[in-house]
Amino acid sequence: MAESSTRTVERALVLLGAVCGAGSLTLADAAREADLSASTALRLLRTLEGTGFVRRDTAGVYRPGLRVVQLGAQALGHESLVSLAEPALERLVELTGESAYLSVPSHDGEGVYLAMREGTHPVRHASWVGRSIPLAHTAVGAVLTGGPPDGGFVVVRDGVEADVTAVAAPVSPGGRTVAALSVVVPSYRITEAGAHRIGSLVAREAAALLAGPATGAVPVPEDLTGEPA
Amino acid sequence: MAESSTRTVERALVLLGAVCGAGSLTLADAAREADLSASTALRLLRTLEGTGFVRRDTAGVYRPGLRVVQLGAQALGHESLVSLAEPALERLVELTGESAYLSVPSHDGEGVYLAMREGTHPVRHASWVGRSIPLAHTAVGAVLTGGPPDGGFVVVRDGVEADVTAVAAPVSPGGRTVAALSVVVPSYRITEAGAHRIGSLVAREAAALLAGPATGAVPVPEDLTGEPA
DNA sequence: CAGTGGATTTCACTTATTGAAACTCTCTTT
DNA sequence: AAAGAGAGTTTCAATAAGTGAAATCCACTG
Repeated sequence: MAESSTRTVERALVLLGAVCGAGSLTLADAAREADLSASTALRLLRTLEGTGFVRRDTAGVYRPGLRVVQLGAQALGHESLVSLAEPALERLVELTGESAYLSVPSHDGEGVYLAMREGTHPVRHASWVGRSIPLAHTAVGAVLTGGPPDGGFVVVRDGVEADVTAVAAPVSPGGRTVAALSVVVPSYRITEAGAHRIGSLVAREAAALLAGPATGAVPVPEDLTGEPA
Repeated sequence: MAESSTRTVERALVLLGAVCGAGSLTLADAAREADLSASTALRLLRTLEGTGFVRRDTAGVYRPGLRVVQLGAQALGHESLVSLAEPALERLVELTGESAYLSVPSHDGEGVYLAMREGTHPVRHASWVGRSIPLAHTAVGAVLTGGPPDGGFVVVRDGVEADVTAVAAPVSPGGRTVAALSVVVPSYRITEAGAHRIGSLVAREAAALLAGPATGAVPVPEDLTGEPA
């Protein structure tokens, strides 16, 4: 019984994810998405509805419920890493004018933007907190999955997203990488030298992130991987 | 079978709510909170863990997972905030006769009106959804950028727009301000006392926005700012 | 070192979940 | 206008799946 899992719950969570991912889904679409029979999907969605995790609008379409928003906001509030990273993101934007992100590995071989700060250029990269990003062929993925990069940062030009160059550095307190700090720039605007300049900035901020601005008295969140070491 | 509900799923969701509400819980605490046997709680938490809804830190303590943050952010972004706010805006207009707005922070020091409801007075403030508003020297800006205001709301008379008084309150589930609810009144029509009256109304609606009916099974976490006055 | 409390596993019991099928509605097509 | 297609909903018998008490292990603590 190594893999204890509750099928019912898993299915319900898949449905919840489908509804939240799509923004709105009909019963039939949700059932298809989760690969369930209509009756099962209906029952599970009703349970989710009864607990406020989804709601039905006037047309009967399923939408994310306020409970999701509520829990998400609470979870964000408890994320100490986010608040620690905010000043760093702000500095990066100030120094580069480009959008800056904090991301962490998610559970399914992807990453998630946990915090962001938009750049100041009229043409800038734009994304959102909560967005999933692949780890393959991305700068963020390289620093999250690989070892410490040479020079302290990774540059990926036109990786998964066309026309943008991403510069990422690992946040690795005690040698374990728990997050990535990155700056994303429209490729036409950046030279190799410029990428290097930004790289050093990102690497410096990433290194300082959990070293603590004060005298190391700052509580270190060592819990982001979920993988006991 | 009018009330079709899935006990397993309900229990799992209660556990999820408990973990998110507390920020971190041990297995035993979670089981107690959800009134479950340890073995059942363990099984359900494992399922939640496997899907990224909770995670265990190095000490083995359960914490909200990234999936929660992700879905919450998606839900927020997907204009569900707007539909959640619509009834509140309507009530505000009904009670005050003045125009009411929902706004969120946009980028570089601005905000955007996400939803609005025009007042009923012949002379009223008029704006439009999608309009950008500065965050400096505005009531909306004060609640979006500053901490929780004393009394739960902010009044700004003749700020950026001449001749109008704005009353705003933060929507802050879990202590994180994600939006502002505001009422804008022609200044000639409002007294200090009137502004206070409207202020309490706005603050109450803002606080209730994401506190919502929820499950009823989960106690309201103590870190929700802006308690209903 | 005995004792307490948490985490984990096992297992027999049976409860609660399942999905095909039937039925109703509402559009769309012919 | 009748026939058809597809969504939402309900029913119900089969049984797969969840349950929790008890046993085990482990880390502390008095």
